[in-house]
Amino acid sequence: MSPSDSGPADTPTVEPEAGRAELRRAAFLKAAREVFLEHGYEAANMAEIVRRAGGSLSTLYAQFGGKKGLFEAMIDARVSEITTQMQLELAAHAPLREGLTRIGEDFLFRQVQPENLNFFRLMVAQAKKFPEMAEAWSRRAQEAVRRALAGYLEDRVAAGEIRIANAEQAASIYFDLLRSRMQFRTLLMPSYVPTEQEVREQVERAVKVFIGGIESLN
Amino acid sequence: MSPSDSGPADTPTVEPEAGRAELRRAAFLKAAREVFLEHGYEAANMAEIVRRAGGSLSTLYAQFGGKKGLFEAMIDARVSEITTQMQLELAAHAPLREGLTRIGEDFLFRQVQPENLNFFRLMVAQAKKFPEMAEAWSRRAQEAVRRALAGYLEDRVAAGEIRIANAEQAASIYFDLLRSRMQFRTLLMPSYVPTEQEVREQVERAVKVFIGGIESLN
DNA sequence: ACCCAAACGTAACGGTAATTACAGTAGTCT
DNA sequence: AGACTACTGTAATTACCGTTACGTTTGGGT
Repeated sequence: MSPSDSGPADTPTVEPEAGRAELRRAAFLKAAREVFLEHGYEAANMAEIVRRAGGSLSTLYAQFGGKKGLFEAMIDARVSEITTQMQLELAAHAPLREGLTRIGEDFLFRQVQPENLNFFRLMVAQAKKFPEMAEAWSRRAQEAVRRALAGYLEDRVAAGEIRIANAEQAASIYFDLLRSRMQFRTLLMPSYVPTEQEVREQVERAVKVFIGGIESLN
Repeated sequence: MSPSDSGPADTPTVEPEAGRAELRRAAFLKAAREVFLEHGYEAANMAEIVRRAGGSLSTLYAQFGGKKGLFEAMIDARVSEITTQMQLELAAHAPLREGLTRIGEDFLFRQVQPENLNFFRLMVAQAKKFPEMAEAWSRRAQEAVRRALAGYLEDRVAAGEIRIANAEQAASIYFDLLRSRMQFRTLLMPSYVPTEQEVREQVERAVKVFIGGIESLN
């Protein structure tokens, strides 16, 4: 690991050839994400991506094959990091109302980040052209948070705090309550950014309705 | 009004010159809607629109000024017909559970029509480029149904069937419960079309949670 | 029947942007 | 060092598409 001796012969990483190409690739992907998120797929400009990434057009084409390949690689990278990204700060064994509030705020604040909204817009817009991609993305994103919340709810059920027959379904409903209103508005009004207070109020409403109504499903 | 005497001098309509131009215009708008919904704004092709509408490119440019103008006119037309489109078959004085179910199914079946989903996709994708448009559309669509449901809820409150402090807010929450899950999936999985049974089940869940939980807000 | 404006068809213009070709450079491995 | 590979820079190629120009046609009002 010494700076002068970075021989790749005995690197423990799986990749046989790490280093330069990887750096190029990472820079390309980063620039591609920026440009695609800003302008959308069709309006994104390959030259602009190279301008920002700093490599050369030829290398970009050599590595990704073309615009479509670059786009797919960029999405793949994003999908891979989603599981990490979407880790909910779990509320462990906190009481129900407090736990739901914490999880809800954590989730909703993330959700309304401009970067996330732009990503959502891009996926929705390209869902027809890249069906596998949109599906993979939504599935991963959904499942991660749903499982996490379901786990917490099961803990609360075990603690006798609430009666829920189907924790996954209940989790899904809670996220619906959290997300729907703001997602609708933010997707259609890109300039609108909810204030912290709005987010908290939204979470508060969702918690109340959820706790009050979820047992009706049994 | 006799067929042989259709003099425009004494026509009661506001338009001084009705007829040919209007027909052209209507045909253009219809074709434009198809093509824009199929391919999105950027990928839509003016020549393709003319091919489907049957007029000539020159006329199209004379009437709408260009791609942008055509797009805006198409959206405007759609926004105008939304109020009609979104009229909920109101449940009048039906009991709460039955009324919510009827309104919910009516709304949700409409919502998952491919045409509506494609429209939503288009609006989301272009929300940055045409902000006023996306906003006008979502506002109109939202308000129409929200007011209608709020009216019904107020009727039920008056009938003593439920206690709701803020009918508009409650209506909004009900639509969130209805829509969120399916909207998420259908927007990102264009090929997925929910079955009639899935829609009914979704409505049933929403009704249960809503009735059970909405009074918690007071 | 005549006239005018609107509609038509077609082709040309202009610009943009994806993709490829090619000649030169730099890094790495033996 | 030498060779092989990957990277760079730039320019050409190619295709597409929005937009405009222009000469012709047509339909309706007098």
